[in-house]
Amino acid sequence: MAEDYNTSMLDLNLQLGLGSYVQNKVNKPLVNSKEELAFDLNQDDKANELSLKRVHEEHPNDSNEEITISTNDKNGGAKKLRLTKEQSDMLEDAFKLHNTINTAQKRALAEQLNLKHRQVEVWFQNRRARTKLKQTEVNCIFLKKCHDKLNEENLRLKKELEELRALKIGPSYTSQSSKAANWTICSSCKKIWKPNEGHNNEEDGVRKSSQSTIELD
DNA sequence: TACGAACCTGGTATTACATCA
DNA sequence: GTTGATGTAATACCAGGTTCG
Repeated sequence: MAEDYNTSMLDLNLQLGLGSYVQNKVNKPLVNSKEELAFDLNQDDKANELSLKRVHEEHPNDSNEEITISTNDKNGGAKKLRLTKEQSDMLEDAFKLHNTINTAQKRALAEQLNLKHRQVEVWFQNRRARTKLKQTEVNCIFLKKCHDKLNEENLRLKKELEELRALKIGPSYTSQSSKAANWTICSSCKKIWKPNEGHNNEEDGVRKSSQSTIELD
């Protein structure tokens, strides 16, 4: 795979000290996030030392609650640290301006916050995911309210329909088709009305009957 | 247990390069 | 030899899901 190829080339660079090779023919950096990960994993012990040192040097007064640094996990994976409040705040500010970040902004922000650009990138990805999740929850609540309201309305209309049917049952009642034919939808006001009871538009001075009209809108 | 940082996977877009008609 | 179309590899980025401290 390309990943293996790139990783092996990086190893080659490290062995030969050919830092300049870490560029491909089109002057694009060859080191991508996965290569960076491979690099970190290879230097795991040293990375732990450096991270601990970095945090303590940068935030000597920070409390332990604010910064947590894990030790090596069993797979030798990267540590997970809590970002400081300052770092989080600045990332939040940047996110408020734009919820995506380009390479230059990412690197600038990373440098400013003393983080790796990959950390900034991941933070923005996670932040977008959290925003979307929140929005989904909000939408869910809204849709549930709509559902409840429509359910309520549906029950009301069903009840009203039953009442209308009860009124309709009598000597003149013959069949379903004749029943349907007795009701008309007014094209102007979109109400269902009984022709034999008469119907007036609101503009006409409207005689409304909640029993004999059904609003469609 | 919830939260969040880091990671993994699969997808898409872009770019450079190679090949072929 | 030049040119345009096409395929391929590499890279970057993202969303969605998962792991783990």
